[in-house]
Amino acid sequence: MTPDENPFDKFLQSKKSKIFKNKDTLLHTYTPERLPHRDEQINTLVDILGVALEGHAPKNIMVYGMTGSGKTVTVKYILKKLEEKASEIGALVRGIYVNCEVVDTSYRVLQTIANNLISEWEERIPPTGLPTDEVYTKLIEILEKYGGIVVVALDEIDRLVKKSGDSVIYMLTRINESLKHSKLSLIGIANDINFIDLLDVRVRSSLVHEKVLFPPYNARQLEDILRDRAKIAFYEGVLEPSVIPFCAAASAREYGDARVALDLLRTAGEIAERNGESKVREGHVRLAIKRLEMDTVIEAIKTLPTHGKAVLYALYKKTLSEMRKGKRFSEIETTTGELYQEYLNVCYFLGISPVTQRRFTDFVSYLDEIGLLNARIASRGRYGRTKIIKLASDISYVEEGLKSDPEFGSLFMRRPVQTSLEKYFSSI
DNA sequence: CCTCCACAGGAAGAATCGGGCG
DNA sequence: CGCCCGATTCTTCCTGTGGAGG
Ligand SMILES: Nc1ncnc2c1ncn2[C@@H]1O[C@H](COP(=O)(O)OP(=O)(O)O)[C@@H](O)[C@H]1O
Repeated sequence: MTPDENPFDKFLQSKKSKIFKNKDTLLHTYTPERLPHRDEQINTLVDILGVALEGHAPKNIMVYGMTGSGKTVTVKYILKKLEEKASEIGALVRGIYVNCEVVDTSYRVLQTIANNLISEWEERIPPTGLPTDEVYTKLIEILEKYGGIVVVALDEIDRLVKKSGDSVIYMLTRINESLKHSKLSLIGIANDINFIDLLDVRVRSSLVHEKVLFPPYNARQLEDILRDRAKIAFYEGVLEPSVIPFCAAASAREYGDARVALDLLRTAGEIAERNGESKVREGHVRLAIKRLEMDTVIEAIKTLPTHGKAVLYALYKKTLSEMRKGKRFSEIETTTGELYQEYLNVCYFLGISPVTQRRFTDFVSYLDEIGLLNARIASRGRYGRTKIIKLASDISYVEEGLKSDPEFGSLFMRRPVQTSLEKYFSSI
């Protein structure tokens, strides 16, 4: 080996992908330079926010759209471009993005906004310890010292309101009345259009001066988004021509969610890579769809309360025993009464006390809502009215999800076989 | 036609949880 | 840290209901 040849080069070379040029550009954290099919929303936002460059406070905006409709990227993009243009022309404008899923209390929202405007570490507001209205007073001071226009985007604002009420929003919509030298404007981002109904009327009228809607993407639009991204994420020619249209169609069929489309493309690439193939094909996308389906089922099961899991386990057990009898999965159904009996058994085995049948039906409805099972009401005349219940997803996904649960995993373990040595010890 | 099965799902209140405050 | 109160969860009791069988 020559002295300038580092043996680790070989290691890195062998790790280097033949498929991905830059995989990170497929993650949700990446903000692309172009946002296809969001020109209309961008223009509207520019029209509303433009006055900030002239030193006026823009109107408050509500942004609506389903998940993956590009709300977050678009708003982040707009804030970045606004700040860029402001510093170019010497205007004092700041854009602050707050993700309310992480920053989910009144205190932390005010704190986050304030700390974004503070450069000195010592002056920063501590993550806890002060009364909320003191943080509010401090924020006013800090804003006055800044003396410009501050645009605050509150992402997942519906979550914040559900968890902590609308008091922060009320405070923030009225903060301009206490400000002389600077102004604050809000951009609220929500998934749920009905979210405004939760708000106090006073908050509603001041928050929703302008509305911007983000409709879900259709298959063609998703294709354009994916094509743009594939150019920087993959090496040229590794994607077979049908891959992108297939990913786009699959995600458009559900909710037109761009995040799902990108996840699908990335996962398909990963699968191809893991199989040591040099091209991504439609078959890889098919596997990726299954993979993501399984992930969502397992994730959904993880967040279920104990009795929710118990109900699901009861349904799993019933389904499995019917399958052992040779019935086809798609034909296996049960009823509320039957499933409740099985649920009682499951609770007995787990040593937990069961809930009443009334409550049980609520769990069934909830599992139906989140798509883990299908339930429909059927009248069977003489034999009463009941819900017909069946598993919604592949039984092996449900099994995986329950197996990985600390409470339910043990139910899958085979009773350990006593070894002859153990027999020997237990006999003496 | 009526009946009555086997529940659905609303209402109200009890029990329990959790998070905010001193 | 404990305590308290409001929110959530769960129970109890209830009325309503589509249709096979009489
Ligand atoms: N028009 C678009 N162009 C490029 N990428 C997009 C576009 N719309 C959405 N995306 C991508 O889709 C993903 C989800 O978008 P996001 O803005 O987080 O959706 P939302 O906030 O509406 O749930 C992000 O990774 C984003 O980069």
